[in-house]
Amino acid sequence: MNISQIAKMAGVSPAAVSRYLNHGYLSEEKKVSIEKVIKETGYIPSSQAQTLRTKTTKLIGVIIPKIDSDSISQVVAGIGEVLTKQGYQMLLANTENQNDRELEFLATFQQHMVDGIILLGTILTAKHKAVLKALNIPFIVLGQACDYASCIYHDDYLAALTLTEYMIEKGHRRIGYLGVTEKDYAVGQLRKQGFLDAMSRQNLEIPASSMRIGSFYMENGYENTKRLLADCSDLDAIVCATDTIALGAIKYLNQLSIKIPNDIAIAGFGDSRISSILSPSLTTIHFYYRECGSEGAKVLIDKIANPSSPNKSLKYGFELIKNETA
Amino acid sequence: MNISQIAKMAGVSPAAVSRYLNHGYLSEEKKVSIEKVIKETGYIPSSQAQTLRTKTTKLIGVIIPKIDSDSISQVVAGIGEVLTKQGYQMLLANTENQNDRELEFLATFQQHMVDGIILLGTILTAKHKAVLKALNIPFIVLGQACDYASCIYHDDYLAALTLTEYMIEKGHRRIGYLGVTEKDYAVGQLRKQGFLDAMSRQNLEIPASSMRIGSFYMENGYENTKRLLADCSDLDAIVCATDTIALGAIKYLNQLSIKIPNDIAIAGFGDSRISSILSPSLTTIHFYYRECGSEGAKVLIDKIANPSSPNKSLKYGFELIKNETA
DNA sequence: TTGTATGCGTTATCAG
DNA sequence: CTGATAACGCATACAA
Repeated sequence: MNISQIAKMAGVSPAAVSRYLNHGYLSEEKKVSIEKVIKETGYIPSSQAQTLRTKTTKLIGVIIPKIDSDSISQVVAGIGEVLTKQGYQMLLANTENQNDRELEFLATFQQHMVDGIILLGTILTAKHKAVLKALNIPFIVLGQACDYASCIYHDDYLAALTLTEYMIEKGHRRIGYLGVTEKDYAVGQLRKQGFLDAMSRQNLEIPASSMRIGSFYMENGYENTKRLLADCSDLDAIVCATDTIALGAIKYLNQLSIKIPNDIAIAGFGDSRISSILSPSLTTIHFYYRECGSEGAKVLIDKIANPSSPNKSLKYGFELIKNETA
Repeated sequence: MNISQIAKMAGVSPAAVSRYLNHGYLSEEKKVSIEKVIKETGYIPSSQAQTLRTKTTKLIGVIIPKIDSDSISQVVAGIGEVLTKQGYQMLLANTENQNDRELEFLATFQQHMVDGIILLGTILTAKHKAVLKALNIPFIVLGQACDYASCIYHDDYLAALTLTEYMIEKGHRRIGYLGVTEKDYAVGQLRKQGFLDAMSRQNLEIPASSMRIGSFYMENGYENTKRLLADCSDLDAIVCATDTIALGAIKYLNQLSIKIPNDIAIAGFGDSRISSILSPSLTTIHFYYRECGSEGAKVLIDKIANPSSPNKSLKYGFELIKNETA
């Protein structure tokens, strides 16, 4: 079913139907007859053909490193909410933490002529920058500061600083750290730096063996806690770069019947839904993930409507959730 | 950049470039020169124009009720994995539990000419059936049995029966139930029926006030546990239709310092990642969510390749996870 | 093996 | 206000 057939059935020209669908520059009489035919046939215009003419797809490409993650799925939910409301559809690409796949997905996004792109929790390399700029499609970065695009992110540094200071305030002195790769600037570097700075402000020592770097998975929290304690058996607290890692740590400590927080205190980042249900409940940092997603979608849509508008850089605050593990 | 420009730059006809991109019915010499130009320009063919000719988009529409859910995001991960591998892209539509939105999304899927559709965790109404059949696009249902399409689902009934029998075996007798709407056949009806049948086999009473129906959210588990205990203060166990609901129940019991499982035992469904970390760890049912997603994607792709192939109905088993809350 | 011409379904231009 | 027509970028039938 195409526009000409509808036109024929309604006794008008294809152009008239197109006008009905778009501007509506049409006599009432024809409007009625076209409307009737469209209702009867259930006709839906082909977006491909529309794109061919208008160069707009109402498609937004979203790249994420992992979908089954508490924080990321919240961001995606926020994005989706706004996109749907604004008549856009989301093309979701999950790299499963394989950073190099992003460039492939960027190519398919270009092929599908997405109107805009959202990069989420990405490690931004020089290659990314080159490819993205060449793409000539509006894009926005979420969860990471970026100087060549609009971005929305969290105050990872201050959050880590605040959380660590809180731990110290609680009386902990020999605090270990479980982080992630420094290639991830926000989660890998800034959180670690916040931790380090809080410690050194209080002149607390940080032996190299009390810090470990690993993946975003729970297994990492488990395994690296094991190693951490093998090397530094006298730790009285561990700060984990994400809640998921903290869960792994807790799992290991539980298995060894090490009491939390009395023997060892634990803290994470992200305020995942379970943090408050755990017992003891997890001390953590609340970030505004859903808001980050919805605001990001809005900023991108603005950018699409007005491509020459200046880049924005929005930093969300956080909230220290003082629960029971620390 | 389009195919004609590439052709001109390579000193060949547009058709030659098209052939290079597709069949490759081409002399080596031209192949080389075209390849060179494409590499230099970074040319990527427009999928819209291709679709206009070929009627295929390599797009799969996926409808889900909620993305920030442990089980659903796992299914989506499974779907995405296979889709990517097979050169498809995922168009994700999140209804946020507003069932009526599905029909809207179905329309936009049609507009975008998706090659196939995956319906996940959906309440299938007569209207759905009518719309889906009229769509004339291959589709598959996940998480729910369906007699007019291929579907992949879990043995919800036997899982509930087994879980409840296990609870009884553990010595519990006055068991309450927190369920979800019966419109959801798999989660609402089958799990409840499994519970009821296990109880009646042992001639255990189920006063109406010991059962509650609510939403899929944790708040439901919290609030309905409160009401349940107000009405039936002598319960010694509660079976919850999902882990998320169980978490809400646990949260409430913890606040009242009611000991789990000694005072009241708890069980859920889904084996979400945290179930093993909770202490006491959550007794639950493991379903094969990720497999359901990846297998579903495969079945759909087969159906697209061979539309006249018969419908399949695949039921996955489950595993009883005997943890500490029951 | 190659190129020309046509049509996919739509929208925009332009003449009426 | 309306309709004919060209153009969007590509793949394919057909002719060469």
